[in-house]
Amino acid sequence: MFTLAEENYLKAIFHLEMESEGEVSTNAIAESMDTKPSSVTDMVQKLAEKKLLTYKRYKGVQLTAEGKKVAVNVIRKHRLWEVFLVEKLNFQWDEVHEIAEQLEHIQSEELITRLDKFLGSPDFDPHGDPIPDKHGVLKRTEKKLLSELKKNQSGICVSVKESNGEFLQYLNKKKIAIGVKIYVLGKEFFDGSMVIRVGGEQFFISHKIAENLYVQTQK
Amino acid sequence: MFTLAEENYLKAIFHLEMESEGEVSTNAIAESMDTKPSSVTDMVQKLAEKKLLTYKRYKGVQLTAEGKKVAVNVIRKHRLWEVFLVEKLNFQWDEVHEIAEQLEHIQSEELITRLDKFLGSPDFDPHGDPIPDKHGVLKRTEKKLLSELKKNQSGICVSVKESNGEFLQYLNKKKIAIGVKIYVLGKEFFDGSMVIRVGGEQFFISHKIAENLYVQTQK
DNA sequence: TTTTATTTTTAGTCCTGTCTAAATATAAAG
DNA sequence: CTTTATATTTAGACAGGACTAAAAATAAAA
Repeated sequence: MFTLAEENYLKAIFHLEMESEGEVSTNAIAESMDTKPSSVTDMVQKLAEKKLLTYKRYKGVQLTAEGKKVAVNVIRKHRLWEVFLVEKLNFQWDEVHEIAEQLEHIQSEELITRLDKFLGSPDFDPHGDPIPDKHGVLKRTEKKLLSELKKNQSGICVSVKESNGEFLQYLNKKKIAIGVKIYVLGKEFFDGSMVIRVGGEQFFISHKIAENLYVQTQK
Repeated sequence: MFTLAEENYLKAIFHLEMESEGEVSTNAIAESMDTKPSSVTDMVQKLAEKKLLTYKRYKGVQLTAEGKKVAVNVIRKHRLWEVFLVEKLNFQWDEVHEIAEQLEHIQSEELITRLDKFLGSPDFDPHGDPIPDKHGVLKRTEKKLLSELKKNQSGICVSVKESNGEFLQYLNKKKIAIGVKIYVLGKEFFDGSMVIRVGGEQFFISHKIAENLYVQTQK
């Protein structure tokens, strides 16, 4: 269908479009793909020929609906494979990216349909990023502080606000890591402290902790 | 490490070396890979440069130890992925080859180590072909008629001797298919009939049936 | 609004892997 | 032991993707 290089360009451009609205510049693409601007121009012209994006000289590019479809599908595959690697093969969440970069280019609709089912149709990958469904629909998500969640809401840990050794050690001890799902079981009004569940364990955390942890939630 | 094309050539040459002893001819490679002899000559010269095979003009090629190692590793990956596709994703054994052709080129030692473990270190793929271990050691196997097995031996169904509709229907009814493991639980001397186990079921089969079914066994 | 700096594009080259057409070896047949 | 057929190799070309160096636009500064 599409070559490996084409898929990688479309994916990179898609990510850049997410980060900032409007056209994506040649230089931005080159930097994000660790390649030269002249190579980008070449490829971008080919992709424009194929109607996967619109291109105006010196103005940058924008994906067409078709181009987006291809990009999102690659991202879907990438994230599903990451779930497989972590959930089934017990990789750490930070070890899987390179392998998923390869697996995302395997061509077979049926394979992905079955893999998705095998994994229980997950909504998020191990980094907390949402997995598009087979029609390319990306669940809209929002990054908030854990402290902003209400009782009975949940989110996936995606990053920390201020990082310091002791805090990271605390997280480690409590088995809180990127990609881990956190359920808010209860919340006290007067001090903002929470009771949360992480994996099988449930425990108490202070407002100070909850205020230093970013989670991704469905909108 | 090696390119996709290089891996495919080494794999094809390895299979040809298995089929017939001695050097492998340019034309044989071209035919098996559905490419032109001139392309084969080009690639073969590059592989000789890299010491993956020995090449004498007009005489054909032979893999070196290093070349064999690479080829066997690709075959190991191919067969492990086939097991995954059939056992975990519920593909039929005859639907998996194309997908495994792609998956076999994914580069990651660790991935294969873990995949192997996840699958329970299988000895055979769904077609009944043996899976090399991580050191490249291929279990020596032998293809025999089921009727040649003794009590308490087992084999993997790999093909039928004479095919006819009724026989295939019988096999279907009894859930005997390519890749299925058959255990011989008992054997009668006077008529050669057997009691076998296939999956959870155990039942009786006549000598006529046992004589028409090829199984792969460890040597 | 010139001048300068930055971004982007073009032109030409290279490498991989393939092909066709032509040349050369080897094998088979007379 | 020539002639003919077949197998193999070389030479030259091409497509995909990338690069360098130089030219052309655009943006920023004076």
